[in-house]
Amino acid sequence: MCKGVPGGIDVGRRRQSVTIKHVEADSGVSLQTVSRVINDEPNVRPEMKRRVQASIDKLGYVPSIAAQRMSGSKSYLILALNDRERTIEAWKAREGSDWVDQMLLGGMLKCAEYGYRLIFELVDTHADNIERELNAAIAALQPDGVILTPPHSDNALITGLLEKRRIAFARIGSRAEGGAISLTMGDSRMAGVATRHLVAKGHRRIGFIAGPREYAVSDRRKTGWLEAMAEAGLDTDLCERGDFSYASGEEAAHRLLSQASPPTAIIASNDQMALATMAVARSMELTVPQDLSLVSFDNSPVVRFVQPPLTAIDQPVADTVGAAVELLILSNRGEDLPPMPVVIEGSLIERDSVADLTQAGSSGV
Amino acid sequence: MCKGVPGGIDVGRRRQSVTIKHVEADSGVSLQTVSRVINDEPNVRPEMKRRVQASIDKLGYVPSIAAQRMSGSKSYLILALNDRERTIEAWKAREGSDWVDQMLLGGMLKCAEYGYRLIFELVDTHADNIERELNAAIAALQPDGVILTPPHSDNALITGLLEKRRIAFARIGSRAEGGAISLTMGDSRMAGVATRHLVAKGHRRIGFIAGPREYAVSDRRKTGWLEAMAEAGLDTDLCERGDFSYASGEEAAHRLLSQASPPTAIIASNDQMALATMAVARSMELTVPQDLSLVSFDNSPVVRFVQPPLTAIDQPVADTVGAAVELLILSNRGEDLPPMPVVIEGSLIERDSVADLTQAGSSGV
DNA sequence: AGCACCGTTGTGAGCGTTCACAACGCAAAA
DNA sequence: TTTTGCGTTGTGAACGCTCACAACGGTGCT
Repeated sequence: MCKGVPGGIDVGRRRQSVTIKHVEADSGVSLQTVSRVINDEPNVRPEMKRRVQASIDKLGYVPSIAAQRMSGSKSYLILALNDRERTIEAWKAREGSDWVDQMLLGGMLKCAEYGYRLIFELVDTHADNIERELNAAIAALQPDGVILTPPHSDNALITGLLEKRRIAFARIGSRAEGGAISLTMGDSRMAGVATRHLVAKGHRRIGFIAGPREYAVSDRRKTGWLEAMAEAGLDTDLCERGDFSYASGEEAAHRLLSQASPPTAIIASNDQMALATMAVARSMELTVPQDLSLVSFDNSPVVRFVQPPLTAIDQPVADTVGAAVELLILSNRGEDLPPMPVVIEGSLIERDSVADLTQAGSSGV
Repeated sequence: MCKGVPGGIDVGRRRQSVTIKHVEADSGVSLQTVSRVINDEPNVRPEMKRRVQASIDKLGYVPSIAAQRMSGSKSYLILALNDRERTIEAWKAREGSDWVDQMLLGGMLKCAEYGYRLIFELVDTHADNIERELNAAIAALQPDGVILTPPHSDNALITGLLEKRRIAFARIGSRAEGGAISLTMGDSRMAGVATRHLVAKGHRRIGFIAGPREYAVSDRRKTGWLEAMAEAGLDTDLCERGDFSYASGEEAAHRLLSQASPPTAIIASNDQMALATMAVARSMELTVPQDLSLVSFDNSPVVRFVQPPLTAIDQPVADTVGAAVELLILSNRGEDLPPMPVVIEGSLIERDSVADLTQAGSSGV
């Protein structure tokens, strides 16, 4: 009758307290049927289902992921792969960007909706380590899907490995447009939105601080600016390139602002470079926004608390990662996916760093 | 000879690509010996060890956590348990606190050193959900250790459940001082350091904005201020309580600053309330630090970027979580632990929000 | 020489779950 | 009535690994 169901308290070896066998014994149906109920499979009589479910609830049974994974089912794990060097650097610098938070929470919450779990994982930048570390993570965890963030999104070694293992992956902010799951945040369009916003406020000399070439988003943002400027018939000579760091932002801002005919507004490709630009402006006795308007990309928490609060393009990191999770789960189920890339668009958050030149004369405070 | 080692490519069911059996076949030793090498167990001849290791490296073998966990070994997983409501709220507010980052990275990096993995997990605040969710997480993941953050650190339901299951846990910022693994950040002492810093700069009327009673740290910080003030023979009438939110900081600051004999300096129990205090001061035409000095707790990224940058007590969240991880692993190995609570002390980061009253007269810019 | 002992290696079982497949029962079709 | 078929349930094996225990060989003791 009682088919080897553990009797007393678990001693020594720490084992699962209540297993599928307990449920089997309690509900009086076979192991397999219990499994069917757990996995919500078809062809189970409603009454059986009810009975099993009652036992599960009563005993507080939760299936062991380890055992599930062992017998070839899903692992219900999704890996968020990040570049170790870059992540640790950003973390140590504590410059107020919160994309780790956004990724983690945005991904976790969406995972939770589907009964999945997100695991945040760091992988090295160097080619030989990538293969070893990625293999280790995959073998150890056996995830059902992997989310790739820049610069890993465009790493052929990684995507190759994943393809060989037939693990679904989603790339965020990747260069490649077609093929597998791919998401972007509409960078080019949003750069256009920022530019047109400034044009509408009467700005004509609009400078741009681009990001480093390694990131696909850098060029996309620049393109958006270029196109919007051309559309408005304006000069695109005021462009400098930084590397997303504060220091590089200072240099770029300095070059831009010491021109003979300096910009009245600058769009920076991220918050740090915008903050740096603001500091340079201050050191040159220029007031933001009266003497220089500023729009930045990312909209990390810091930009709300500086004086003046910066107008910024919000990057919907959480939504994007959430969407990636959803696509991965869909793809695992074999359902069809929307055309790629999926774009989750940001929005322009207006604050106080842009002056309205069309209302000239009312300059003072 | 080739004992059932999978021959071709894995078809259909996605199985582990290279298993312990491949290593067994390749190295010519028994399965069990390979296992011994993997787990670094004693009583293996160096030559065997070398041979097995060579095969492992050659084949790129990595043990499957799932299988390891199945057969009763460690899971090499540590759970970081956070309050769902509070975490999501902080995340959505985007007020620039980076403790999620700090916890995650600090914990992950320390875990990586020991071959462990950190999993960030959210658990509800409500009693009935706690039990269900915690049980689910434990049954699914079977972690080797759990890190409890406030307010979960003092939740008897959680600690009880964990004890019953014999899972090691570490509490951070808990009220309870003895017993199991417990860590604090020396809040009381650091509040004293902040207070004495202000006293040394010539301040006599020093206000304090406390945190909510639900958090053990609130009272500890207040105690530190109280003691340091008493030590300096100063009045402790300037104390208000907030709840760590910006809004509550505004109210508290308002009450403090509209006194007949207002403070020349205020210590806020977190950054948000300090930021709020700064805004209130500005609205009352008080300049920081000339008219009001400010010291805050936490030292989150934002406080570096406001004008003036705030002097703050840095909370070593990453180090503390790292230490918790280490203690958990030690405890799992059955090694002895240091006396509890372990305290990881913060430090006073001096920036520009404190005026030196001893150099009176040189007030202007 | 005989014995106990320890370091080293191998063997069989079992962990909790799902897979493939077999077996059952009942309704519709021949 | 017999056949075909499908919905439903159960059975045995397998997943990758570690546990307890057995077996082997050598050393040191009596």
